Order: sequence, then structure tokens, then C-alpha cells
Amino acid sequence: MTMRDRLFDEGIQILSRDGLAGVTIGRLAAAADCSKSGLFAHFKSKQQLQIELLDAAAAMARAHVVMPIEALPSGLPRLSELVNRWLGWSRRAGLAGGCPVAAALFELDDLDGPVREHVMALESEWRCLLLALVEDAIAEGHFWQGVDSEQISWELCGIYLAHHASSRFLRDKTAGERAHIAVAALFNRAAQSTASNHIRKATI
Amino acid sequence: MTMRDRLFDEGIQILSRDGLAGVTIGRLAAAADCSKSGLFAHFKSKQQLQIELLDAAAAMARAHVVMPIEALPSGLPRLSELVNRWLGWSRRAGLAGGCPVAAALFELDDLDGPVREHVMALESEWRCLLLALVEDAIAEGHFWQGVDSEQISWELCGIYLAHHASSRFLRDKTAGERAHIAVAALFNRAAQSTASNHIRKATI
DNA sequence: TGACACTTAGCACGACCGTTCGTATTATTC
DNA sequence: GAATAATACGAACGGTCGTGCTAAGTGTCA
Repeated sequence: MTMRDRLFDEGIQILSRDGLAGVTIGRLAAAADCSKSGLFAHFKSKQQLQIELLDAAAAMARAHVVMPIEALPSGLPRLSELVNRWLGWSRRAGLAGGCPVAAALFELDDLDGPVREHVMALESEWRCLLLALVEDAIAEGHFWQGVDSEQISWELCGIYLAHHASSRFLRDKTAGERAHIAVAALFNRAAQSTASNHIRKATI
Repeated sequence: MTMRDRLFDEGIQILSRDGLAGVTIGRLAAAADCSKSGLFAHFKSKQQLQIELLDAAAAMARAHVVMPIEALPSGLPRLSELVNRWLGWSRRAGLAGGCPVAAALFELDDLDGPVREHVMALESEWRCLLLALVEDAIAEGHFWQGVDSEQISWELCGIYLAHHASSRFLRDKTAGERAHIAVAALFNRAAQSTASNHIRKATI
């Protein structure tokens, strides 16, 4: 295993456990057992390092979540399996902590710069994929025609974040079950032509 | 205005904008226009400072979200108004950034210590309040008797997190509308005796 | 064998980190 | 008016931060 591979491996672990702020040059160099300057030869700056690590994490997610579902039948089967693989993917991918992108959303919400823009691109790409799968489910007739696909994918993201907070911070063992119930209820709503799916003004 | 007040004011703003990691002794001292050692006389350690600032933020949330709804009729009216005030409370309370507690959930998920335990206590207290209001709505007959109150409050937290990420990171103007639609759909589901509310095993 | 790229280490830099110390100013109490 | 407590200050500590510069391997090809 080359030095660069070891830097990526250790870097993603630290990123997952301690977030972007935890990935410091000194710590990563010590974890990968090399000097700070040796590390610095690979990544020209700390921002570059952060961006490349986030990309590597996103590639892991793609390999564990997206690639395995591409052969499945379009529509609800594919979407359901994606969500199943999405929830808690980081643990199954061998990461010590949680999803680095989700954590970055809350870490960089008010801190502008190239890293934030990069996370924005990753997150947008993901939400586009989610939206496309929901629209496939509509096209296949698994969801009601008039359903608001952006609303459904938005709420899926909410369930994912609730699962992250519940399982990782609160360390609630029932988080997986709660998330699956919420997803089932959401899909059930999307399959029916209820008023909830196209109201524009909340009635509460 | 006393020095201590200024330290709290500036501290909560930094905490809201840049998270716990952004609240550094030097930065806060500069923002409040005092020396580092002068600041240190008020808070015996950095952890103490972090904990007191989180408490102050929680107190702000209580004043802006919880206190105003206590006089409202029990059940759905009180719960609905609480959720309305909860979503985006930090901006209305005058904070420059987002909800500090929500951000701390993702920042400290794998970092043990007294600060994490304090955030855990604040979050647990909040979820208990949410749960109690949902159960009031059941008792008042606004929600179906057999509804899983913990599931409903869990999903409410998900909508809150989605709203945070959507409005603060993605800076999506429609976040408020999306959240209200999701809440209305959730309350609608809770009001009906559908299967979605008590399935124990997801059907997906 | 020697020249050449590439990788890594060693070292030093200025800046900021949390923290402690001694001290000067100010307010309160006897 | 003197003693005491509270408050804020400047200076300094040992560390770590991100970032450069220089030099020493290391393998490839002529």
C-alpha cells in the first residue's frame, strides 16, 4: 500500500469521526505515520486535502449505495433499495463515524469558501439523483401522478438526517426501525392521491 | 451593558455562525473587545464557556418557542404553534447563523466528553417536550389513539433538520414551505387510523 | 555508471491555541 | 480612610496550526 492510499484511508476515518475541523495536517500525518511535509507534497493545501477527502467519501458512498441498485427494476424497487442502502451506509462501508457530507452540511452552513461550494456540488448531485428516482417511480405508476417529487425527496433527506442524529448522536438503537417506518409512510402517501401531496399552503 | 453580557451576546452569535469549534477564546475576546485573560476570569475553562453558551442559546429558544405557546389550548393548536415557532427560530431570535444545538448534534456525534453530555441533556429535554405535546394531542382526540407518539416526534425532528440543512446550507427559499407541507402531511397521518402509524416492520 | 524525476524527511517560520501568572484599577465593606 | 473583594489587563508559557524550503533517498532509463 502506497503512502497516498494510507493518507486517504486514515483521512476518511478522521473526517468521518471528527468532521472537517478534525482533519488537521499534523493529526493525519501522525495517523498515517509520515511527516507533515511528506503529506503536504500530496495535497498542495489544506482545502485541497479537505476537498479530495470529501470526494473520496462520496466515491465510497456511490460504490456502496448507488452502484448496486442500478441493475434493479426502475421505479419503487430501485428507490426503495437505494434508501435502504443509504441509511447507515457509512458504518457498512467501514467508516468509524457518520456520513462526512451530512456533517459538513451543518459545519459549513455559514462559512463561505471553496470547500463549502464543493460540498454544495456533492449534495446537489445527490439530491438530483434522489429526485430522478422519485420521478421514475411516478413514471412507472408506483407513485401518484400529481405527487410533488421535490417534496418527497426533500422529506427523504429529512428522514436521513433524523436517522443520522438519532443513531450517531443519541445512539438510539431503534433509529433504523424509526427511519424505515417513516420511509414506508412517506411512500404510502406518495402512492395515494391524498390532499397532503399537493397542498401549497399548510392548514395548521 | 456589562462585560459578561457582551461576552454572552457575541459568544452566541459566533456559536450560531461557526459552531462550537468556532468559539475560541481569542476570537471571542476580540469580538467582545476584552483581553483573553479578562474573559478567562468569567469562564474557568473553554468547556465551561461552551456549556454556558449552549445553555444561553437553549434559554433563548425557550423564550422564543416554548414560553409563548403555554397559554394556548392543549393538543393540536399548541403543538402546531410550537412547530411554527420552532422552525427557523434562530433567525427570528436575532442569531446570525442557525440553531446551535442542531449543529452541535452533528459536530459532537463521535466526540465524547462533558460538552457532548450537556448537549445530550438539552436535546433529550427538548424531545421530551415534543413527545408530551404529541401525547396531549392524542389525549385531546386530535390524533388517533393508536398513533405512535415517539414516531411522530421523531419525524418532526427530521423535518426540523431538513429545514435547517435546506434553508441554511442550500439556502433554499422554499425550505419553509416544504417544511410546513411535511408537517401538515405528518399531522394528517397522525389524525387518521391508517396502517402507516403502527406498522412495526417496514414493507419496503 | 550517471543523470533525472519523484517521493519523503527534516527543519524553521509566524500565527493562534488554551491556560496561568502577576498586577493595576475599581467597588464594597468595615 | 483602610482593608478587601471583584474585575480586567498585559505578558508569557508550551503546543499545534498551516505552510514553505532544503536535502536525502529511490527507482528508471540512457
